[in-house]
Amino acid sequence: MPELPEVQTIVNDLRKKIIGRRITGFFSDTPRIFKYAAISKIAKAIKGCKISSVERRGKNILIYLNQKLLVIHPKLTGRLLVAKSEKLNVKKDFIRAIFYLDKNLALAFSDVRKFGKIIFGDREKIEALPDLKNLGPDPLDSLTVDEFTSLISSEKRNIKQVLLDQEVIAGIGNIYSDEALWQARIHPFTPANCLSKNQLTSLYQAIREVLRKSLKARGSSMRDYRDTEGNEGGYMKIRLVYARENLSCFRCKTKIKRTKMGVRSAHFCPRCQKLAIVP
DNA sequence: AATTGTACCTGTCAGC
DNA sequence: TGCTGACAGGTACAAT
Repeated sequence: MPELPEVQTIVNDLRKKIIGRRITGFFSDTPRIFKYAAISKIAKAIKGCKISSVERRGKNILIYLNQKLLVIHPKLTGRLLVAKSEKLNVKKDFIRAIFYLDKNLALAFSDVRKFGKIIFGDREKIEALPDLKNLGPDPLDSLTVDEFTSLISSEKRNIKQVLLDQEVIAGIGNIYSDEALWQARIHPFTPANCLSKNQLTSLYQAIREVLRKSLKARGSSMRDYRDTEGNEGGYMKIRLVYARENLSCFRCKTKIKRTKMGVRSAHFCPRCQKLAIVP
């Protein structure tokens, strides 16, 4: 579920709650979510580590433990909860891993569908892994409109697929690609290399506006997303087009359409997001 | 090499 | 009420 705004919300909260805490113990009964290293190894190496900082790369949460690094990717249904240890209910809350902290706190990874991914190891080794190294630039960071244009305009795939490709730009997912394309009045199936300079500029601005707006609302809770307290985000209440099939477009009142794009669905207004005719 | 399809897993909800 | 099928924030990898 989480895309950039949801992951950034988690990261912001974690910074307030767990920086400076020491890891005192570790539990997991779901080996499949750990990539590159086994549970037993992690349990041994992570004990005693102190949390020095928390960062985001794309949709990954990076928890720095001095020379070690813990990376968590929530995929569709992953949640990070910070709570008193005794408040955790492993079965009921689908908790797959617990990092016990000092002061009787715990950082728990909950994940109904077990798609989530956790990586732990030496900082430099983890940072060099393709999981992080292959990610494109962050759309809210220092990405300029010119950089954005050169990344996008060389792609012949359709623009929605390109926006979803984390190696082009990291952090946009199915909700915010639809939201930004609606705002920029671009049809999701437009080949990226057919977009005009003006369209690319609008899209760049739309992406940044939509992501900032959602961040302000603490993200989207379409279904499973929760923040570290277990609270929902508010963006679904102010969304523009995502999950509005058959409702009327906020600009022109035309019925919003939903179309399959592979396994994902794309929502758009067939009137104000006309598919440009390819010459 | 690039693109498309499928697998991973579980809960919820609409329709019959 | 119960069953079946569609669908869900995302990759990761196999097949073409």
